[in-house]
Formats: sequence, C-alpha cells, structure tokens
Amino acid sequence: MYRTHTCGELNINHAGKNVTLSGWVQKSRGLGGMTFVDLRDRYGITQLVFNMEKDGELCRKARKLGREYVIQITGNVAERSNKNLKLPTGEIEILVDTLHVLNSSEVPPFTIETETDGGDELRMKYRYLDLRRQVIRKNLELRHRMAMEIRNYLSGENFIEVETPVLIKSTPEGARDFVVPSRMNPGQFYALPQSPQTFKQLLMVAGFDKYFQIVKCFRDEDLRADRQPEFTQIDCEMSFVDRDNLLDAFEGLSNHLFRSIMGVEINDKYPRMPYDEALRKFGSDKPDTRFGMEIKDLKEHTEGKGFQVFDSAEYVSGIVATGCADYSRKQLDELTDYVKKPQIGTRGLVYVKYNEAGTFKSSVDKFYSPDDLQKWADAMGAAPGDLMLILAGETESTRKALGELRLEMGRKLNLMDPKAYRPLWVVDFPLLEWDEETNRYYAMHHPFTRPYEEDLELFDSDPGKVRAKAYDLVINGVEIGGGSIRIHNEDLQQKMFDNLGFTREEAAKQFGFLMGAFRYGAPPHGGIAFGFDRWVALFAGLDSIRDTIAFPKNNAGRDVMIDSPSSIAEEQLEELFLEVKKEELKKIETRTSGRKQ
RNA sequence: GGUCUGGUAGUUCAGUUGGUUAGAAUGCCGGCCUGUCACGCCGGAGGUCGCGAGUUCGAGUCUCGUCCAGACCGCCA
Repeated sequence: MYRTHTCGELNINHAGKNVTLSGWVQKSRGLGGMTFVDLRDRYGITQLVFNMEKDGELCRKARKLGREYVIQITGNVAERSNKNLKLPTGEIEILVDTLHVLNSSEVPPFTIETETDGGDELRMKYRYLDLRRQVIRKNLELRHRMAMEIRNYLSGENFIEVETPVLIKSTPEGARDFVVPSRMNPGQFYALPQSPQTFKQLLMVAGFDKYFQIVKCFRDEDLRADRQPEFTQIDCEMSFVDRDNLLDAFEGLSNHLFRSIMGVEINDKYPRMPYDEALRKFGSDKPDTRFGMEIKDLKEHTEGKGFQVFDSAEYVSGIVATGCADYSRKQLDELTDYVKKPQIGTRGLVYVKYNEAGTFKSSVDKFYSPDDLQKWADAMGAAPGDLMLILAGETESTRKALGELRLEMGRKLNLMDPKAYRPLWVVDFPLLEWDEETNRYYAMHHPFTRPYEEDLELFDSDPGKVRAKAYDLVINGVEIGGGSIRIHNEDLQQKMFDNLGFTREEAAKQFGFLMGAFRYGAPPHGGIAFGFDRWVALFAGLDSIRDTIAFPKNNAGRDVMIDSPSSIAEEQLEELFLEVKKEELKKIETRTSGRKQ
C-alpha cells in the first residue's frame, strides 16, 4: 500500500497513529542534527522529521532528497513542539521510520510554489510541473466544482445533457473553421464545431425540450488573454419559451453558481439593458456596471461657439471623474496619451476642471465662457471638485473610446471592486450588421436568430434597424454568455438568408438539413451558451482564461509543451490527397528552425 | 494583417553617455548548524547578453532585419 492517508488530512486527532504517506518533496530544511521535509500531494503538505540522534543513517538519506523527489514514508504522527498555525497540518509532524525513494527528479526549471519564479513561457513548456502548484490546481478544482454544480442544477431542472458530433460541416457564417481532411472521402473536409448550434436546434425539433452540454468549441481566429482556439461552452437550448422565460431560467443557473461556489446571494433580478442604451451610457455592449460614470451627451451645449473640433463633430460627449479636479498637467497628459493610442484612436481629449471654488479651468477656455461650462457641468451632473473629460468625433468610434476611457478612470480610481458582482442582461441587439469590406449584411449573432415581429417590416426599408431577440449575460464588464430566441419556421428563415445574400441554392446546400427539419413541426425555441472558461476565470479572479485550462495554448495558438501544431509526414498527406504549397512550407521551416529550444 | 512591450546566469530582473573582469536576488553544489517551516551562517560553480547583419578603435547598450513571448487593434460572440 503506497499510502494510508493523504498529505492534507492528518491533524492533532491522529497523534500517535502509524501512517504511510506518499508524495513529492516540496522542500527540505537541514539543521545538522535534524532534517525537516515538506511532503506534498494534491491535498496538502505534511512535515516529516528525521533525527540524527535517533537514526543517523535514515537522516543522512533524507538530507540527500532533492526537490520533487517522489517518496514513500512510514512513521508516527506526533504533536509538534513548534506549531505552524498557517498550515492545516501544522500541529503535527511525522516521525519517520522508513523512507523509500519511489522516483528521483531533476531540479525543476522553476520553483513549485505559489509565488513561483517561473515566467509564463517556461511554465507553459513544463505545464505538468506548473500544475503541481497550489494556485493552479485550485483553479482546476474550482472549474470542476462549477461543472458539477452546473450539471446538478440543470439536471434538477429537467435539462438533459446530450453529446453532439465534433466532426461536422463547415459553414460560411461566423468564425473561421478548423477543418479536418477526410481520408475516406478524398478532397472533402469535416469542420470542428464553432458551437453545437444547429444540432441543439435539431434536438429541439426532436422534442428534447431542455438540452445542455458542457462542450468544446473551436474557432480559428486570432487569440487574446480571454480567447483560446478551443474553449468550453455551457451550451443550452429550450423549447416553448419566450425571451423572458429563458432569461429567468438562466438567471437561476447563474444565481445558483454564485450561491454554491462563491457564497454570494444575488437578490435583485438582473437588469435588462437594451443594446442601444448600453452603447449610449457606457460606450460598450458589455458594460461594467460596478460603477456609474455614465456617458453624457454634450453636443447641444457645445455648438456655435467657434470651436471647430466640436462644431464639426457628429458626437460630443463626456464622463465625470468625481473628485479629480486637482489632476495635474502630467496626469491629464497621460489621459490624453491614453485616448490617442492607436487602439483607442481619438485625436485628443478636452478636460474641464470644476474647481472646489466653483470656478472652471479647461482646455477650451478660449471658446467657452464659465457660463457655458456651467451648463456642461449641469448637463453632466458634475459637482465642484470634479473633472469632466470630453471626446468628440464620429458617433460609434467616439462612444467606444469614451467607454475605454471610462474603464481606465474606473481602474485609476479603484472603482471596480473585485468582490462585487453586477450581472445584467444586454438585450435587443441588432439582427444584422453591415460589413464595409464585403458590402453586405451579416448576422450579428447568427443566422438563426429571431427578429422582433414588430420590426419585420424594417427588413425592406432599413435592415440594420431590425432588432433581434438576442441577449448577452454580462458580469463586471465580461461577456459571460449569449444567445437568442431562434427562428422556427422555414419562411422566416428563408427571408433571413435572403437578407444575408444567400441564394436559395446556397442556403439549401449549407443549411438544408435545418430548413428541412423545420418542415416537420419545429417548436418555438431559444437558447444560450456561456463561456465556461471565462466564468471560471471571473470566479477565480483571473484576467486570463489560460490558468483555468489544464493545457492551454499560447497567443499564436501553439501548445509549447507538445509543440503543436506540427507538420505531418508526406505519407499522411498523400493518404489524404493533400499537398502543401512549397513556398508556404519554406515559411514554416524557417519559423520552426528559428524557435528557441 | 497592424500597434506596443519584452528577450542578459537554471529562474526573475538590474546594467548609467557606447569604454577595463556583465551584477543582484533566488535556485543549484559544498561546509557548519537539534525545532525549522521564505530556516540561518560561510564558501563555490553558473553567461552564445535570442539570432544575423551594420555603424564604431570599441556594442549587452546605437541602426536594420529576423525569431520567440506577452498585451491590444483588426478578426472573433
């Protein structure tokens, strides 16, 4: 028997017991006459003691142990004379009788501790060592507990988890597909699912009126800290529901997770904020509502005073930074630099200091009188001591920039309480989105999203104004999930494809199976999918989803541990009737040979 | 596709105006140490300054290219 107990469970109540433990050597501290070894496993750390007087040979053997050796010991649980109350096992230690080295270890390239000295790159390359660290393990344990709670809760609500295929069909809408060549069907390819979208709708047609699945999805797009090429969704679909039934149902799931995992009770119903309002007030379709600082329109108060920048701008708005009237020139310059970064992309920033004394100091004093500025302050709800920050330009981009500036000020002023959770639903997204490059409309959510009946007539006059029965769950400025009520009849679906510029033939070829299914009694239905990795990251307090995933990929989509993707053998290519373009292959070769070992 | 930041000891980083032998901490190795738990003290080893060109009497430092990593924009729901 390798062990009678784990390294996390022994305490003062086990004193006197004879035990066997197995684990990794976290650290050993030799003191000449005696040696202490911290033995670690998944469950915790237990201190082992070796005494030179008691057993010199054994103690000398213990002193030779290196970090991360795997050992097995037997010994007696004893109360410590010097207790360490920082550890759950800190009141006891093991007086070791026998020591057996199960496996030695090379010196690890970084320290296996909560505060590791390893950088990201190294940690990813040796992920199996990184996963030994408590902080990382704890994230995976959180992820596991959340998955269990989700399954239990949804199962209790009569949802059934159904697996859907991974080798499916490429579709033209949405993200790029990962494709898989088919050996048995030369020249043809499967695609990996961007989500099980069509299958869950078919399950609704099949009468599984409440479906869910915790499922891997794949998108071949450029990555970010919160985006991986393969990621996990909590994919859900329900029949016989309208939008509000569905939002209520999944508020239930969200509240359950907050309660069971975080011990947080969310008493209020989640606000349902129209997309337009989110953009107008927060400059974002995923507003962080932990703090106010809403965007206020100033256009009408700025006109006709000879300030060309504002007069010629389509949009002039600002935010109020409470208590920041004493900002120095340097601080204001920093903010100006921030909004002028190419990623934000504005030409400049106008500030108005509403001084404690009631006077104004602004970068546009030349054009606007104190009375004018007072009107601005009134319109924006600014009080003496506050700083008004104003941007002008084209509506859409300037709103987004103000939204970014608002978040930056929120960070600077510590307005984002990491312990506060402000979930809300953003609703009424536009159904369609115009794309300048291809000169056509695209489905903003996806082509199966149901428009509002009362907006249907706009299809012909102003398709961009048609609102969709689509919604996102946003928590603290993070988009946690999104979904929609679906189209369930063939005519409307066809109309949608028409507006997306699909010919009948194309639509039939790509989605014929779904349209066909709709002819056989499709129930009204709708669904939602949550980004599981992001939800775990939110609960774990992480900005990146990488450490919620056991084996993540880097920002180029590479797994630096197994070094994938990689080229494949010529025979494999031939079997698949594939040929790699030579000039492309050269590029790959220089990239691979140039990589650090 | 683009912007920005970084790459120096096993690791995390510092390195001044371009100037003698490239430093610190930590880890590692050796010695001392019987109550440590971030143990302590003493000593030691450890460097292709990512790679390649260029400028210069002289490059870790300046220029160009390139590779790698990270963040962001585009992209993606």
